[in-house]
Amino acid sequence: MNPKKLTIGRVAKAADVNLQTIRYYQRLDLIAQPPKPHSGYRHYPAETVDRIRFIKRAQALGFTLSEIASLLELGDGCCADVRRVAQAQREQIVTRIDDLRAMQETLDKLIERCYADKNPGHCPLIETLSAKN
Amino acid sequence: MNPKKLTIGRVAKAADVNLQTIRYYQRLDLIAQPPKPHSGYRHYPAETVDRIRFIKRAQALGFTLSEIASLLELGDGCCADVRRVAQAQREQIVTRIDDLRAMQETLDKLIERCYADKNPGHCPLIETLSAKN
DNA sequence: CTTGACACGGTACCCAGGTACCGCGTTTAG
DNA sequence: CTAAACGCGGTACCTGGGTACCGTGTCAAG
Repeated sequence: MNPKKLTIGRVAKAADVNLQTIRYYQRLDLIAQPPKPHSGYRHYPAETVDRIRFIKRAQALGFTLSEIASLLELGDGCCADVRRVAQAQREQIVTRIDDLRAMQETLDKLIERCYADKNPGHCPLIETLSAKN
Repeated sequence: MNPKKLTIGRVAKAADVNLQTIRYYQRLDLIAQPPKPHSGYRHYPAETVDRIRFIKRAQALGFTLSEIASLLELGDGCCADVRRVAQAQREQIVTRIDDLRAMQETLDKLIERCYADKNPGHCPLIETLSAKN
């Protein structure tokens, strides 16, 4: 085979993902599967590599694969639609940040009480978590 | 059966979790399984309810079940050990907050460019995600 | 004393996001 | 020309955190 032809393994290397991940994305219809030639070895357009990188970058922004699927369906066409999805995602992230900050503050208080209370044989942190209500 | 005896169903109601969740926690050794009496219906000490609530509160603070398992193993004894686990958890949460904030900022910039660029037929957000590098 | 609600425990299934293994066919480098 | 490396597609398995179903046995209210 022409060494320039992109086989699935080369796509995987180029996009820096596991080969199985590509098949998995194909099952989820995130990536098209090129037609099977007589040989049996499919070859992929270079855009497939770009598309996988798109998916990976969107994941890094906290999108789930099904959210990415809707982004990809929207395509390059309607900027306003894409923006709406991105804004919804932004809201989700802000909510998650707030939740995590609340957790952090609670932990900070518990840790602080752990330091303050030098009484051995019990732990204010455990006791707080174990409290009846 | 004495209506005061805690069966697994009553424990589930009292702790506000699914009955299957209790069995699941038992499989993970997060909760002890009381001995099986002749009748076949196990009865649970009231502490089981507290323990489940402990687990649920710790989950709400972002601990995984295996982290909770180590917390529970530490028990009430050594406050300093408990504090170390809590501090490690705090660090994880801070890291997650930072990651999410970076995502949020990236999204904000992309959304902003979406607004600014009124050119139809392409979307800066999609284009950025699709960029070669 | 019957009938419905509950418990038992084993197994199977759910979600998301993959990863691994298999037998078989093709391709490619030496 | 041969052996290693790769691709094919199907299936099974993984983590984490549960949830559901099943047949059998028990308990409790009317």
